[in-house]
Amino acid sequence: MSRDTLRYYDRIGIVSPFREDNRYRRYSKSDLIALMNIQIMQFADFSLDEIKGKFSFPKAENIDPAYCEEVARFIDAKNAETRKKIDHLEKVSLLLSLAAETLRDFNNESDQRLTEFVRELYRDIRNKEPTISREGCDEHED
Amino acid sequence: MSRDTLRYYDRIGIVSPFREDNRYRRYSKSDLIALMNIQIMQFADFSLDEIKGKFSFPKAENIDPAYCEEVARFIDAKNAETRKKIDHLEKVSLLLSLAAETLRDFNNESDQRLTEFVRELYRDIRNKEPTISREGCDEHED
DNA sequence: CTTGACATTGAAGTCAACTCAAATGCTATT
DNA sequence: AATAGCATTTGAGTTGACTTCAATGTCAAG
Repeated sequence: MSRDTLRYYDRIGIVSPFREDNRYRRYSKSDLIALMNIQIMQFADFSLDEIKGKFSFPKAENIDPAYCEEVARFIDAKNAETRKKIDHLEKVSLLLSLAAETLRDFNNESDQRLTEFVRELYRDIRNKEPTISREGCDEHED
Repeated sequence: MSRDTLRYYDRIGIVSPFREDNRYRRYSKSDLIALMNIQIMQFADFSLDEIKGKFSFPKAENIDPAYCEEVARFIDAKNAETRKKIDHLEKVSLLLSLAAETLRDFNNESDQRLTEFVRELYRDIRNKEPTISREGCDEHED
């Protein structure tokens, strides 16, 4: 973590260390723990806003069950989102494999599979068939 | 795709349609195909720069084997990157599951597992143990 | 012929999470 | 005391992929 990042975090109120008489920042142990938590949360794709909103770690001993449950739900939601991203990337990976295969050794079978898969993707991307509507589209073939 | 997006693509030279006498844009069939390809590529996490650089689709019939192999390699690289992202997200998902479990039903076992996993993550994040160095860190507990 | 809904342009704004610059202050070493 | 190397601040710049704005042009309908 760079100096500038720490200053930035201070500015946006995410980790605001103690100030000495000369206004220098002094990071306490709990500040450091907070910063480590932030790194973990960023690893888990939480935004700084989410981190700031849901996890202002004043004391780690905050074991209010209701709050714990709330945070747990939040984490569940993030996890569901993460699973979705994984599904997405699995599809991407399959698409890329198919594309590479088709490029390397072109035959109708792989081309067919690729085409079918892409068609399916379109249904994912927008809930509508990828048919090209002819309306308003003139015949300027290059 | 919004009008503005199309204008943007035109400006950055990604899809530049034919202009009528009144300077209105007119998209040909091949323009539409290019736009569909762009959507697929974006789905697959290619940036517009990558799309522009590697895939300027003037004709789909460009079957130069050397170029195909080059593109295939590019796709392979993207796929490797994608697999890495999936691995990352799998770790994230595990972390989140562990965290939610620990929050819901706190016991030493789940806490231990979470702690161990986080410790491991730190080794991933930076190649260095997450031990808090004491130097320059005063004892401002809160 | 006017109105409304489109089109054109260049330029500026948005978002997140930094990152950098410039002007100035503090501290330790020589 | 001078110097190096940190610290401080406000404010602006970066990135990518748009999005919005303002001023103006074009076109079809009533």
